[in-house]
Amino acid sequence: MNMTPPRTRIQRKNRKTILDAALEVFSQHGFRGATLDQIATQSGLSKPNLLYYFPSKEVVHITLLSTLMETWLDPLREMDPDGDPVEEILAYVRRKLEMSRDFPRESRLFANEIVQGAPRMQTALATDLKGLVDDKAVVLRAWADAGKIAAVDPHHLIFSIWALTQHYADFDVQVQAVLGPDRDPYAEAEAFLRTLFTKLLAP
Amino acid sequence: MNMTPPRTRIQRKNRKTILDAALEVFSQHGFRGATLDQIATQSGLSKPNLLYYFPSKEVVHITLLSTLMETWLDPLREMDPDGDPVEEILAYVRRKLEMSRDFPRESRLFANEIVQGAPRMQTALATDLKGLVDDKAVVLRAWADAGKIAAVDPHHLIFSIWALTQHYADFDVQVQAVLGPDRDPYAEAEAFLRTLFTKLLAP
DNA sequence: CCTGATCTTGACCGGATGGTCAAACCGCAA
DNA sequence: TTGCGGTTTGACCATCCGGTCAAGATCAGG
Repeated sequence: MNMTPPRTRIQRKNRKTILDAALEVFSQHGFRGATLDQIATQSGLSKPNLLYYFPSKEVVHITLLSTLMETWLDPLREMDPDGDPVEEILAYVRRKLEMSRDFPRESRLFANEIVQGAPRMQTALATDLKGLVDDKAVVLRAWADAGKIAAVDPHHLIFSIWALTQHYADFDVQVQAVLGPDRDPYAEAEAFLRTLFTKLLAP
Repeated sequence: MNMTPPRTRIQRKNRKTILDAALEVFSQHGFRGATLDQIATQSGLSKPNLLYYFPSKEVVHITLLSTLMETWLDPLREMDPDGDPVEEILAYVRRKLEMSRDFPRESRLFANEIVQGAPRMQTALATDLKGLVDDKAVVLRAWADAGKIAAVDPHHLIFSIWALTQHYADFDVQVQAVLGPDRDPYAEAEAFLRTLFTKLLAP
């Protein structure tokens, strides 16, 4: 059966169901820690049925990663070279933090993969990701050279945005454990990060 | 056999060998992804011999986590309430970054565990970690109230230090992929982070 | 209603994996 | 040499897990 693109209504629905269940399970246990039975149970399908829609566990995982990679990079793509520099960067930070808040599973899926050496993403990192980041680094450097923002290394600026925003999704249990139950991590993080990047970027 | 504390010279040596091999394997593959055979091979011992020194895979893992937790928190403990505030915080950032550079396996071991919900560390996080952080948060708040550093949320300040420094160890492949082979991530990070925190903390 | 294609599943398979055990091995003191 | 802790291991076991398969259920078009 050729699965690209899906033909029938039923195929579209079931593939979507499976990918959602797989996201839940993979993001919680990592590739190796997740089992087909868990994904099958989570999706409400039988294991053989799951393997009717995807040829193997690995293909499910890879499908998830490549599908979500696009979404994941969108906030950075939206950073407009013609906009106001500080505003654009702060907006990027805000969008990225919202993604951590609204899509923590996606964040953890990538975190799991990358912490373990990204065995199934190497090429995507070195091509798509590096390409986009290098592009935006040029923009950031131009802004710095024009005195619109402070002169900071563009790549490390981007790393700092990733690190600070994804931390709240990836290390959620730790954040919760340290802050206790009566606080709102994301609301506080938004204020904190706005302050941090405002101060960092002021020329 | 009672293993606490280890009796003979041979026991101390072998337990150490095993824990080092386990750190290598667990940090690379996570708990579920690591196998006893891998750890046995890595340590140069046979699998049954390994299980002569530790009763189960999980005990090896837990032993690693609790042993390393101490080391991991040391840099924060060293932050001196009586020192110069900005200097103390910058020194903490530097120590933490050095730990990422010199002990990336330890960093990834924790990252793996926490991303997956810290199933074997919950209590340690809520007691040891929260306790220490809350202590230091009091110190930071006092510094802020005294006008020695800018008024930022102490907990999120600590989170930001963790996020920014551990990022270079935990997401090493990504950093390498984006920066390319001809740069020195840690040297650059040290300069970038000094700038960042200097600006953030200036009263 | 009939028929062929699509979808679903219980039963099963082979290999991996955590863990056990009895036997062997080793260094050393009497 | 013998005896005795402490140490090491080959062989083995039960379970888990990714994946297969053949047969049955369901659905859409005529």
